[in-house]
Amino acid sequence: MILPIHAAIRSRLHDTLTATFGLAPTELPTISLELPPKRRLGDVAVPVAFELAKRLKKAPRAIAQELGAALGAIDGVSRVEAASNGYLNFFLDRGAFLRARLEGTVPPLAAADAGKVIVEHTAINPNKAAHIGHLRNAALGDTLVRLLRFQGRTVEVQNYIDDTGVQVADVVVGFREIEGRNLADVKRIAETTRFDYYCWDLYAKVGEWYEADAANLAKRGAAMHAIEAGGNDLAAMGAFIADRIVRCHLDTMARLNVDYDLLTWEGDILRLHFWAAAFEDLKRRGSVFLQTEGKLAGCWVMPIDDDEAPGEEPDGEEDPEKREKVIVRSNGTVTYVGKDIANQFWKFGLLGKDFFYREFASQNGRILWATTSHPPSGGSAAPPFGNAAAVYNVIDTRQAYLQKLLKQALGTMGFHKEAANSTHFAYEMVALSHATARELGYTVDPDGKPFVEVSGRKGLGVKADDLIDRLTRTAQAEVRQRNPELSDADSHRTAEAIAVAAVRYFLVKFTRNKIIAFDIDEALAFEGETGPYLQYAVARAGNIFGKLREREGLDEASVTAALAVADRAAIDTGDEGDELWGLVLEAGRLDDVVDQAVRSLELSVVAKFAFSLAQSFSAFYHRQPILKEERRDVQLWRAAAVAYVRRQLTHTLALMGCDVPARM
RNA sequence: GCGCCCGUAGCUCAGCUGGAUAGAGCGCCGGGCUUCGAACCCGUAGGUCGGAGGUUCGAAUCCUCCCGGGCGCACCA
Repeated sequence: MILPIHAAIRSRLHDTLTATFGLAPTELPTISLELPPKRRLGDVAVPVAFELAKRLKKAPRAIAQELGAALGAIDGVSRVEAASNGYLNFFLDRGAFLRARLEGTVPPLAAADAGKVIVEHTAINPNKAAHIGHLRNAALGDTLVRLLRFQGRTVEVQNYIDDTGVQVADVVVGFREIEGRNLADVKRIAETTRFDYYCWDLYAKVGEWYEADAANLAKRGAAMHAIEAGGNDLAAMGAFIADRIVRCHLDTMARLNVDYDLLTWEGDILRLHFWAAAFEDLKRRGSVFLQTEGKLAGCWVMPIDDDEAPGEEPDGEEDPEKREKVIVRSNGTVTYVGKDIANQFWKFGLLGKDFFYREFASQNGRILWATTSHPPSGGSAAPPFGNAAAVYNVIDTRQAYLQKLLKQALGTMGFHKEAANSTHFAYEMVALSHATARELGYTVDPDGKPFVEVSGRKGLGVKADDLIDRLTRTAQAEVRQRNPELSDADSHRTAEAIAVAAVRYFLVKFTRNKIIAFDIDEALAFEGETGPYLQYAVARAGNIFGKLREREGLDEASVTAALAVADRAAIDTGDEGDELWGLVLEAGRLDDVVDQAVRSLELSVVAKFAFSLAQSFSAFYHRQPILKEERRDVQLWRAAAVAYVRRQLTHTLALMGCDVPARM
């Protein structure tokens, strides 16, 4: 890990600039640390001399030279060099760096635990099977959780379940009105079919049914009212459907190593009157008011204050300064925004109310909790939920406007700290490539959009489980071919791990504001920049160590111990030494990469880091043999590099929710 | 109309808060399995970084304008 060295360099630069250059601490430029493009140039580069050139009226090169000379010795740094162009370059003590990391004697930077972080992700409407778009959300959300935990943060993972919305109501309408089913029928269907797939098709049928006759829409309204009111057949059917579909989603996500701490049910927010509590506060603070005139008369609205707010509808003639968002409709029902405001207040512990909790399921031996409206009658006590210091809501960018309102509501209530710590983790949607849409049986207009939008309403999309199944089948064929001695069970287990890595890597390798035009053939690839490529590199590293143990009785511990007296030329000198060291330094950057990813919420940097490290490693072991190497000291340093890379790469894959099979 | 996002090699994309010769995967072409497993490695070709101005010692990166594409802007969620 590199950050402790960064901290030491930064601190020394800070001291030297104030002491020797006489700069006041307040006028110090921000010191950024970079990675020089070539090892020959150095291991850490500092461009601070460029910043100071104007202020000190000296050439960057001269400043860099003076600064370098005044620094003095820094632990872990072997020498400092001012480059001719003005960069100040630091060369690390290569052998000490690798030894300390293999020995585990590098103390991690004190992770200031700034309180609990809540990450909400997945939040799929519980009325149909999960599709590829939902997977992007879950993959990003789960990876964010793992990165935050890596940094030492306490994280609570929540999955919001909208059990009282239109989408569940639509499936209820489908069962009742189109198929003429009662609750017992639906239960039987759930037992005898792939229920989430069944509902997927039914939901699409309901859409067509509404389109065929607009009068049918009245059934939706009726179903929604019934579900909200509770205590009737439709509500019971809706509750059953939501429960069963959520369990299907959990099974799908478990296949991808995604799990949760708490399921937050929207129905509980309603029944426990969370909204009423939030509403009183909002009214008291004047954050919302009852509109008495215009087209919004009779609605409780929230003024949209900032100048960046989206404008009126095209036909609107009103003053653009006076935009208002409806929070409570004129019929007295609360909108989605209202419910979400209440939920957000609760997440920060600002509501003065709490849910009751029940055990919902078990994930790898851990209890998954769910909210409930009534005190449970026994069972183990739930851990404390909510009361977070920071909240990340992982939802796609199309909801940016609403997320902004959420933040604004916190701000106008005077909760400025919470507003600042309220983060919308936005990402672009997943669409389908023309080829894949065609493969799914849809006619594509070649002159239309460059991609085809996924639509649950139309039943257009790649179902998550279908994709995983297909990847697993393809992977198992490859595994069998390469490892005929493996049992079916073993090759299947391996194939599953490969499938997970393929999907998850594919979903995080793109920057978040890039629309993914999902192409099934592209996602099915196991070569090049893919998850399986990374796993393969680690498997090879493991294999090298396996053979080393077999043939020479060397394991990681004995290699590490032997380094103490080994000649360092293999890591310190020559092109081969530079390559070996470059690999080790790259592997050491994981902590820096994680920091960058979390700061920028750009998780693709973790994926890119993993790929580039695997690439460097593959090239390395092709060029510098380990087992065949006869010079003992050279062999030791190479083996040590393999051990460290394997460890770091395994860790990086785990951060993306991927396991590494021993053979593949 | 207003807001946000995208435009870099044939295709799909990286390029970190401006910095050292613009990179990768796929595809194309050509090499490498009597081997630490070829899901790999090595090499060739391929780019007016959408366009025009501006700021700067320095711009793919920052600012302005323009062009092309996407998304959002409901008493839906």
